[in-house]
Amino acid sequence: MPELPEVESVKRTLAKKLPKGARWTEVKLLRKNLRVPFPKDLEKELLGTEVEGLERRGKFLIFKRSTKDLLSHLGMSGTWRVLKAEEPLKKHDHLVFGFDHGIRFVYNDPRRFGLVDWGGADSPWLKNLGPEPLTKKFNPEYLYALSRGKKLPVKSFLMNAKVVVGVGNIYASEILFYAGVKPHRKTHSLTKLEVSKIVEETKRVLKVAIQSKGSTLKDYKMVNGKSGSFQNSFRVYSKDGKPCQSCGAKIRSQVLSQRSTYWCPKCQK
DNA sequence: AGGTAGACCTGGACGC
DNA sequence: TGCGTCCAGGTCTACC
Repeated sequence: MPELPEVESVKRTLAKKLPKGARWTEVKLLRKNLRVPFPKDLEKELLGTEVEGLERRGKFLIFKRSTKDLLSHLGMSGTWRVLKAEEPLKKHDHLVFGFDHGIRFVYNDPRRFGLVDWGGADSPWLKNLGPEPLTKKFNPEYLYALSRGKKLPVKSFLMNAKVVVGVGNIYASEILFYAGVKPHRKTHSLTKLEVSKIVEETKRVLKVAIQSKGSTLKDYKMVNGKSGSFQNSFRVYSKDGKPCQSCGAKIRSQVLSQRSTYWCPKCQK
């Protein structure tokens, strides 16, 4: 599911279910690993301790704790859902958390590209991440300076978490459409004005997507099967062959850096 | 050193 | 119906 807006929506939904001071009373592993092994001490560390809150960093969901934080990354197909009482587990349910007020969360992930591991400031998962796109650290001066000398396509640049976190394959195409920049453009060829536009549209598109509770594709759903609706606002993603809503030209698609990529040949230069 | 294929997985959609 | 192929919202690694 998950780019930044989806993870943010999951975080907000789960946070509503977790009252302040909720403690782990159940930690059940249904297998030993996802993309990486579950921490060996997961159950021992969590049981009886308090969740101080839920946060998000890039595409990581963070269970805040007074000692080490717990990270959850959803990979391509990970979902959290709130278990109803007596609801049986499903195929690809890999991890269950139960809390002392009776709520249970289950992590399901068919492809197992997700991960659950300890976090903290020095975590290898977090330490090389670039700025959050919705903060002032992500600004035209920052992005323009980073873009100099880089020959890779701007879409790949924008999807690199060292550059900026949270922008994945869908939102990269959408952002570049609104910015009027072709995804293939070599990053160093961008003008200051174009970089500025990309920064502005990154913030705007992600904000609108969060307001729509993210995008839902195929069967992948948000917490408890709820759907986001931003997919109804896609201008180019998955629209190849359809007329551009701005100019009527046929939306094109091509695999770029091994990811499907969509753009309007007239609106984007 | 920057940039690009390949790897990790399962399942659904599609063509024959 | 079945089988093969391709595709999928991510990101780490190994190689040139």
